[in-house]
Amino acid sequence: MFTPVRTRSTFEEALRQIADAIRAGDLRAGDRLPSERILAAQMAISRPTLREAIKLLSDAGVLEVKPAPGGGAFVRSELVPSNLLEERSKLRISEVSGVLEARRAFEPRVAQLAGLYGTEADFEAMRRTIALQRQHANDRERCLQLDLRFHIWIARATHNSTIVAMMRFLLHQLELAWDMGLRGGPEETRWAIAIHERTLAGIVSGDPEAIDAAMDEHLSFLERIWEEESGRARLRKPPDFLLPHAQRSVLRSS
Amino acid sequence: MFTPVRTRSTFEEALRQIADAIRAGDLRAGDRLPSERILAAQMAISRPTLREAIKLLSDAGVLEVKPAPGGGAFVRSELVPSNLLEERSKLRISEVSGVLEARRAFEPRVAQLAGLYGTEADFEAMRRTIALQRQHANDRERCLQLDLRFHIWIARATHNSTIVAMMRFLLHQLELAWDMGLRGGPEETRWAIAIHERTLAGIVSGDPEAIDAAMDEHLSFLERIWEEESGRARLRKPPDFLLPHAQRSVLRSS
DNA sequence: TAAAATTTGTACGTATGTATC
DNA sequence: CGATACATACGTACAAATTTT
Repeated sequence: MFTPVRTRSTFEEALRQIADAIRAGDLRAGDRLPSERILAAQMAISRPTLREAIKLLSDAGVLEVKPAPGGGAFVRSELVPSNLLEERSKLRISEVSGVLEARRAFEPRVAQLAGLYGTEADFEAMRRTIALQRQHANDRERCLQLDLRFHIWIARATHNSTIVAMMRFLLHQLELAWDMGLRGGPEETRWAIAIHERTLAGIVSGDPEAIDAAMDEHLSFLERIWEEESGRARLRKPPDFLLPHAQRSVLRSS
Repeated sequence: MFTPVRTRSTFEEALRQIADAIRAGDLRAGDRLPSERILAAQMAISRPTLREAIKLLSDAGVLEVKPAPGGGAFVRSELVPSNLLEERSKLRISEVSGVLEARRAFEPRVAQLAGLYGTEADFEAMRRTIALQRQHANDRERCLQLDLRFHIWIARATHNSTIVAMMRFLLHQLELAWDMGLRGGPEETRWAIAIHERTLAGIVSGDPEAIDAAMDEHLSFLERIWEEESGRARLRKPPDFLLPHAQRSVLRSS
């Protein structure tokens, strides 16, 4: 009933915010962070505390700091070593399939809302993400990060902050699931890129059924990988009401 | 891009865990908490720190501590004063409608999964919650708490921890929305109870379409209240793909 | 060339909260 | 329950570095 409390210190929280901004693509390589005093004010923390976060990111090669007018902290690498974020929480094997089920329940609607309310700027960000993914198709870690970024952008395209927050949580769980072995090889990576393109095309078209179909392909893909790679942890079969209409009832073959 | 970091101290986190257990109904009035040493061990904190949390809850009349063999901390009141949880985060008016939209996107599927995987124990907990709600129909604060508890149980009935966590977040946002004026009078309270009964009946029956219809009634109800009470903050009209099939396309009348 | 402006770097005292005994 | 020890965060002041003027 009660679980270990884990409090994060202030500088860890500041570090997480900066790292998240980089991983989500809000800060790109070469970008300059606000000056320490301004950033500390925005985060409502003291400058020494902020400096502790910056120092760790700097030591890890994520940031580079130059003391000079026009200087400051610059993004050097968009890859944030995972040991900096020390995820205390682990997922149990049996919970991985639950993450996929939760995506089934949530993400198709989110994508449909993205098709309804997304702007050209949102779509352009998704296109850029896919392009980067194709560019780094052989760097698996990078591709996983870009996959998260793509899905965050789907949520952002809804222009609904609650949905964005829920999606961030869901993708965070998914990241933990990846650490448990849910990951494909380069073959799967190329396939994932193609699926992203179809998903985006559906969202841009705004056709809810096309979006549903693309998301179904996306999620079926992940479910298949998880079943193959883990074997033992069997998945609850997605029920009819979580599938696109075209695939429901007797038509289901898989 | 960056937001104020807010760290919670250890005893605040412990207090939140205890308060959440009470509000969710896992600890009922009269129940006895584990002994301080055991509870501190479960939470992986020191005993004095745990005592600080207990003292605040005791001073607020939520717990009663009896120093005796066989004594301990007992739940005295299931109503936790909100000033103990000091919610720093506020919702902007424009974000309230987003919370309802997120519920539209998520909760109907969750309820359908609850119908598929829920056990008799889950249904019984929901029945008890509704009974309590009818019993305290005139105590609005109490009713709101029981409303949250009912929806948490829907999520729990899915037996999917990721979904439970997402629903907790969503309901937390909803709680903030209530503080912004989304609340009805006693008339609405009775109506809400009736809707809960229909929702539960749908879940117990396991019929996805019945569940969808009940949830739609539930959410339409909230949307109407919000439109009436706030007036200015207009709601994005729920798109067709977030409605039950029976109500889609030309058939929509509201 | 030199001074000024801007930004990081360093140090210390204090307050608060947590863990240990 | 109290007292002590320790870690973390804060505020402030000043030093150092480098570009701009």
